Amino acid sequence: MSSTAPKWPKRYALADCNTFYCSCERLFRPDLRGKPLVVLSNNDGCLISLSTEAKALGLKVGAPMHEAREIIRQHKVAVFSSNYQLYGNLSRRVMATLDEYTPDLEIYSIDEAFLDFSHVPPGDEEAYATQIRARVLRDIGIPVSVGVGRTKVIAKAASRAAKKLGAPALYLEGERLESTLRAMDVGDLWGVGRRSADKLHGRGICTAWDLRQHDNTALIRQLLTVTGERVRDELRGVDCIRQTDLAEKRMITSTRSFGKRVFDRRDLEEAVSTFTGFACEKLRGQGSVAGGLTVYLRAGSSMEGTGITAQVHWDSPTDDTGTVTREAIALVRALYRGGESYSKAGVFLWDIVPAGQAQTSFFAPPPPQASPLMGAMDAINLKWGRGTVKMASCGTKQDWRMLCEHRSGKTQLAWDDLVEVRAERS
DNA sequence: TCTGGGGTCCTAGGACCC
DNA sequence: TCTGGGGTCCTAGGACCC
Repeated sequence: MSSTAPKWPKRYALADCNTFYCSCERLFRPDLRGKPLVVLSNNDGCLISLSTEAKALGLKVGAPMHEAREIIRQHKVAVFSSNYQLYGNLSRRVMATLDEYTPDLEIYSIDEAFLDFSHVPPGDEEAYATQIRARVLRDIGIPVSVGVGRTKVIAKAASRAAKKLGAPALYLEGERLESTLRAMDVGDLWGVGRRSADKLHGRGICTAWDLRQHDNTALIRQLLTVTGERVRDELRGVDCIRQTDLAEKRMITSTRSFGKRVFDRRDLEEAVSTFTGFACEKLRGQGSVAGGLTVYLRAGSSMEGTGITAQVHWDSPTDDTGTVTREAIALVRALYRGGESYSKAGVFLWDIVPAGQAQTSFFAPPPPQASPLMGAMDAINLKWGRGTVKMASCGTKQDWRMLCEHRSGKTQLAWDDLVEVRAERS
């Protein structure tokens, strides 16, 4: 954008993919258009994405699979295990398209992004947003809803309202903003969760509009901390949620539930080694090193059990999988109690800094980092798939691995696996 | 019997210091 | 017999998000 661009008011658009994971699966199964389908969490534990038709049957996001099973069977709902490689691939394509429509794209999650709309002439917001939706739908096949407003909180509310209305796009300001907020429960606002909504309801602040009009700042702070105050101010058109810098994670985690109970220490070591490999790969991917490691084990069942952790901090941060894995295994051995059963494990990397500016200890010898070996490992795994090359301590049997009974077929694992077909009408 | 995984931000309270 | 006030840093836990 040139600096001579007209000074129009700041506006944001939120582009939000509709039931994203379901839409991704449906791309490869056009026969499921208009039919109910659900995507399951890792380990096939609960429902994380539901098509509109599935919601209409009374199924709920987050519901455990064993409670949903009967409805699913009765109505022949199509069921998929989650396939993050596919979703990530399609997400990148959607984001690349959105990027063409704004000088500043802020990717917020796998299926949502904020677009700076300041370059759109006032009055053209909905037309422009509608155009974006049509383009993404045509080129990629994923439906998105676009909400526009003076702040991010309003843009979020607008996209939610657009979905509800079945509209491709919605710009909220003036009277339309007021009537929409009056009809919206305060708990449906971005940043107001269930706990906070309960507190607000107790004080008679029931709708989004009630919160917007509430002048007792001290009370808002007391109930919701500064987070709630910011939501209220955003509703008033004050732009106060700064761009979250998602470029570098300050903490990297990798945790999984097991497919079945684990008793054996060696199995735990394998699992934790595997998660350590994933986490270090992410760490190197963002060009960082970590100074601390926490190992987490869940003893007992996934719901009633208790989590136990142990951590270690080292003087010179590292990104070397071998080094971190040795530490992780030592922590597993410290935590392990024979006779106990475990349902889940994980690793957290923290004290993360960019590799270049890591403060190394004067006394400690520099740890191996960014070695050619790690580079080669990452390159191979990127090309041939995660886990092609890994530490021996990760094991080969991996009995503890999670369930994925409904994974879509191998040919649909990655977009790039697809055969390109051109058809011409004669 | 069965309930995901990966993040961020904020606050209260303890430890410690002068 | 008597026992301040203020600051910083760290950590655990709560709440929220997708």
